[in-house]
Amino acid sequence: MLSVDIFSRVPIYQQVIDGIKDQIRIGIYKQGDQIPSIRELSVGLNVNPNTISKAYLELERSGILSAAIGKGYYVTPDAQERINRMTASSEKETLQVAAEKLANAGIPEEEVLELIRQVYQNQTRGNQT
Amino acid sequence: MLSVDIFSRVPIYQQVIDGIKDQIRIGIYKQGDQIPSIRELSVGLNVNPNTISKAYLELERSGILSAAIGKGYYVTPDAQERINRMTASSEKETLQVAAEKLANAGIPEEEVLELIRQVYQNQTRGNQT
Amino acid sequence: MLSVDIFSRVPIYQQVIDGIKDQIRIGIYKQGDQIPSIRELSVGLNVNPNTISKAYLELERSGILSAAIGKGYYVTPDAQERINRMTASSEKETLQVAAEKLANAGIPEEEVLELIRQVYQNQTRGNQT
Amino acid sequence: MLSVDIFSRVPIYQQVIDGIKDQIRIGIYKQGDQIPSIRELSVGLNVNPNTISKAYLELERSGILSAAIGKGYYVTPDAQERINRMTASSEKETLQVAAEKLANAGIPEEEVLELIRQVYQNQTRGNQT
DNA sequence: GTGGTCTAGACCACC
DNA sequence: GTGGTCTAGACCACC
Repeated sequence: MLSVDIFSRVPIYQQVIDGIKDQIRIGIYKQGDQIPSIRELSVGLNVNPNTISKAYLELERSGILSAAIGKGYYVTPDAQERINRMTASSEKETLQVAAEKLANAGIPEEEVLELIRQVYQNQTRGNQT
Repeated sequence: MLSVDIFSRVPIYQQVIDGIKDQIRIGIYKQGDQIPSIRELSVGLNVNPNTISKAYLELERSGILSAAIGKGYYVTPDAQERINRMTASSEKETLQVAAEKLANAGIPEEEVLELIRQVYQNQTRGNQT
Repeated sequence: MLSVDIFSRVPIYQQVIDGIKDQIRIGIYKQGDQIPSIRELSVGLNVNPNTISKAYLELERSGILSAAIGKGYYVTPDAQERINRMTASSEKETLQVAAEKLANAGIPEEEVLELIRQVYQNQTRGNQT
Repeated sequence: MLSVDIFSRVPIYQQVIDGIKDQIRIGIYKQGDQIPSIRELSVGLNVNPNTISKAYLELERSGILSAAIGKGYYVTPDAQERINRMTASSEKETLQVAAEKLANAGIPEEEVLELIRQVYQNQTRGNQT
């Protein structure tokens, strides 16, 4: 389910971070669930264990995973909420900066609003499927 | 006016590219104008000349600057138009991706539309100044 | 009463050691008392029996428990005294090191002394309850 | 000046973190200073570059260092203040916990206070030298 | 030169 | 089995 593109410019450990977050967001892993061990995912994705470890450590620092040494990594109780909160704040920032640049480039407000509406329409369809 | 942050994750040569583009967009440099020499900017920004050169070459490849060998770099006639076109297409992409993630994180459409409207309102005020 | 946190950085066997010591200190187990069997505690805490065994062996080595083979573990006559002696010497060391670092960080002596006084005040209240 | 004990139970990267913090606290490195490069310190301490890198990344996350990619690591403007603040809060916690355990073990308040006073006396002498 | 990423693999404590 | 630390060394973009 989780996959990795070794030719991408986004680092593998970041792809793993994003992938795990996505799987928690979608509900594949729920709070309290144990996720695949470092070694398991390492062989599954054909990626060095150190790289997986780096991703898991970062997710632990973000409060999304907890490590039980000798037992494995577990999804924290508030993982889903944290992910949504973190995503919202960082993507709002990105969206605003992009909108400013579009405004500066002379793109009319209505065109940008329409772009947003289309995204949300497609999103709704996607969720209905 | 142009400045550089050595601690930023965006490479210095990219910061220079963005800075020059901004100055052309704002009208500080107009078509046909000569921009600061590599040496000048290198000293002014305390940046390695090779780094400035890399930025200027990239801007030349984009058709925003043209090099007069031995005389310096000049703003092309269609620089402003090119900049706006390039910005529009890349920032639309960025904006859409951000909007999708916000939709996934449960942010309602109206909240995102409102964000856009605020950006455009501030933008208008800013331009009036 | 005794509990264990699998996400703590302090190893589970150490948490068990500390927990048993605390229960003896408080008087829940007195000299000569039999403590829960390895199997019992293992089930109660949802911890691997080997881990409990490791803790009990360590407590036996410290002279706090004695094993009656086939019959279980018992609190030694001088358990309480040993615990207090061991705690005193190791915590004095910890306290001194912490005080040195606080001095280095510029925390005034009086502030640290006050901290100690507060701890002892709360302690007294706690014991009266 | 900075040194590392490979037989210590405290991880090498943690020793490096503590060592750099100490050097900043003492004033060997001041705000804005560049610290030794990863490779430099790696050969100097005979430690793998990855281990040094781990320490520097952690110090960056704590706001004590900033990385300028391609240039090196620099001490942040508020490094000293952060170090003192972080030390104070964590060591106060340690000190309180130790004091509680000493109180529980029956060590009289006056004995603990005296311990603190001695630490501060030695500290003063040390600073006078 | 600098830091960032990644591999391959060892060894450890812990469960 | 699990995660944590560390080595040795490669390759990359960037300065």
